[in-house]
Amino acid sequence: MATMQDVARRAGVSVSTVSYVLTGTRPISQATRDKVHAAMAELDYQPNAMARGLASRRSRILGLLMPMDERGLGATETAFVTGAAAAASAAGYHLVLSPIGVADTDELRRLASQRMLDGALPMEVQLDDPRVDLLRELGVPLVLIGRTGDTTGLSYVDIDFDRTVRDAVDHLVGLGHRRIVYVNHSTATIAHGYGPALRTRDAFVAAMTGHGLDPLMIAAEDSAAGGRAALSEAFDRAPDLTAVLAMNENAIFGILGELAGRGLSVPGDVSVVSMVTSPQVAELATPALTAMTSPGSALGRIAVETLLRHLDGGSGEIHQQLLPCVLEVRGSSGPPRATGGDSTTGTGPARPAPARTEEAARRRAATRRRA
Amino acid sequence: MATMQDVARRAGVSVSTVSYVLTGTRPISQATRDKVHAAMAELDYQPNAMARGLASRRSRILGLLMPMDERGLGATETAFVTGAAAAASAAGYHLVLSPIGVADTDELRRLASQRMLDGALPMEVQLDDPRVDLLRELGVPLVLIGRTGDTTGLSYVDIDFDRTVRDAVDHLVGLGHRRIVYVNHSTATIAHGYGPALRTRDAFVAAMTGHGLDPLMIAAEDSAAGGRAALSEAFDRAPDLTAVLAMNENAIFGILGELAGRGLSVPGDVSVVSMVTSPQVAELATPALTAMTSPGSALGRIAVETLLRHLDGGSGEIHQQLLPCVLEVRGSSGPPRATGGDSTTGTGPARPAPARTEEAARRRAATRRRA
DNA sequence: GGTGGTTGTCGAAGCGCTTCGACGAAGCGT
DNA sequence: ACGCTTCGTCGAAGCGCTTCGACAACCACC
Repeated sequence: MATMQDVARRAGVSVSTVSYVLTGTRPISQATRDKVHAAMAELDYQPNAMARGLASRRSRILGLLMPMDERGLGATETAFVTGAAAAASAAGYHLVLSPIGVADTDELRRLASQRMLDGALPMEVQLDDPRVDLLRELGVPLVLIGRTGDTTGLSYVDIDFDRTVRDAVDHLVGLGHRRIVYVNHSTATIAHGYGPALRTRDAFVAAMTGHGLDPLMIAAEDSAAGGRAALSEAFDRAPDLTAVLAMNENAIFGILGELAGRGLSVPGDVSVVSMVTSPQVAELATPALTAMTSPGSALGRIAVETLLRHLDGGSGEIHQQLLPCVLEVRGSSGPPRATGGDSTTGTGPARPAPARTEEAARRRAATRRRA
Repeated sequence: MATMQDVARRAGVSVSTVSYVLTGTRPISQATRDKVHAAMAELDYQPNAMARGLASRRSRILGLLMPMDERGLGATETAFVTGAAAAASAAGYHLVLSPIGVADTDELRRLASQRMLDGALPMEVQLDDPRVDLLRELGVPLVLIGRTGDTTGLSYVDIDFDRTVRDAVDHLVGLGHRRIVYVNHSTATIAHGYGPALRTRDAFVAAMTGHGLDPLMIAAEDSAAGGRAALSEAFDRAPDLTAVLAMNENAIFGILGELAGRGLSVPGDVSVVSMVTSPQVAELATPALTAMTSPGSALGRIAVETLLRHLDGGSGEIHQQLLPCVLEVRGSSGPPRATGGDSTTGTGPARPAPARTEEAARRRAATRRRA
């Protein structure tokens, strides 16, 4: 393993000159620079990260704080991670993913106190997030992925849920739908203060009332069964519904299964639009789901770039940015069956015979891949 | 930020003594140790990772090389990661996840050459994996998660596919099934040398012929549509099949959907067993899937412990370990309808009317959660 | 009461890099 | 021709830790 000494000797310059070539902190003549680069290439020199980190007091490591629950990671998160990693790599930084739970402040404290992290990117930020408090206390620069309740003085990037919900509702209303039900996450999740669930709920109410429509929201457990139950509840409360807007990706296939079980076609009888969904998942359904595609990769890139700006320019400006999911119309949305106003579409044409229904109960799905 | 100097001064000892207390490399009297610990606590001292790394030439960082495709991470991988992280943390190491693609050797070279990694754990190892070659070349200790084609001199942990397949087949044969079809990954994946697909294929042939049965394997694209197509092909080639063993988790819900679409009940008409599947995913189906549960967390823990042993004890013994998935019987498997030998169960009782079939085509699902 | 081995502690020399101050050599205006 | 400012480079002082050799002090043992 060649050291900077070796490079300096070989290039016939001092170590400090090599260092300046590497970091660009002082002007170096082209001739010298070439000599140094040649020497580095010949020796296959790679700077020692630890030495550099010790001397410069910067590790060049960015921590992506990623709580890993038992569910795994979806395509959105994955896109986010790869986007962030690419941006970090391009800037000569390393992006390390830390599978640290939201409440696991001990491990985070270790990481941060040992000066191992130049900055942090907490993912899946909660409205009240202990990690954020800890990082601020320790003086670690951070950019949130998501938003805490109070974001004063904090930079963040997040999905623009208001805009996303509005666009989705506009799409459905534009098609002629009047009776739209919003399937959110579970009441427990909402009560727990999960930002996206709360924000989309409010945005849905705003969007619907803006159109002079009644906002009907149903909470659903994060499972296929939850989706089925939610759809049943929806039909109980609004027999004339013609469209479902679903935030809950785990429930979406339960919803589709239940619709099929009731003998209702999509989008013939009921249109379905899925929120914050990747193309990959949307294509799994038949027909493919009209969905609001999350800007995962861009979000990751922007988050890293923002964080790097904080590291360089002192504290710098705080930067708060929202990106909307973009509507991608696929096969699951279309004009409502009864184009009129408040006509009653009913619970479905010629309800299938009991036997069929029972079978239909098996036609479900929703998973999160592999196992 | 307190340094070791501060601690030494406060405890009235030298820095080296403090260091010995910390690392345990030399005996220190109980009295001195107590003084030092007290001083550390008072100052809220945390050793500087960079300085320690530079001086000791060990970063105490383990790299989990995790290729991130667009699909995200399943529950099995997640369990693996958390198991590994817990084991690393317990040993005072950090586990960093690197979203490095299998072919992205440049980034890996950077990470490794900069002496940032004490050891590496490549995940989703391919039969011929450039990362493994590179790491060996660079002299970075490693433990594979999975297996390359030639594993001489390499430590690894992996799923015991032979045993897993055999147990699954035994379960079905024990129930009375004779005509069992194995739904594997796609032919492209198999041709690409994806270890699990190859190993399970061979294991399936062995297990079936061991029972004097005909091993019928169908390849399926990793999607719901692939699962449906595979099932159709299966019925074409073996109209009398009574059980499906599926390795392809992305296709499983397509398989279930297609079965339902044909009016076949599970497990009444056809039993379904899913391989390498987490309980969470298995429970999403109705009935819940009988599955071979992957030992994700244990695998992660063992991998880290093995790697740490390599770091401590010089090169140490190589360690190759296989863990089987354990059978968890749920609702999707049962005795075959026609218990006799080679009776023809047919393509399903009273094939549903065309209209229904068309509707049924919409009753699918399979996703990988979120988006 | 020497000899020899532990045991516990210290001082100092780095680990490989960054960065500060210094300094000769140009380049400039006047 | 004079000082004055860049420009380009060097030497040296650390960054905060580990680790080696040294060395007292103590124990034992014949």
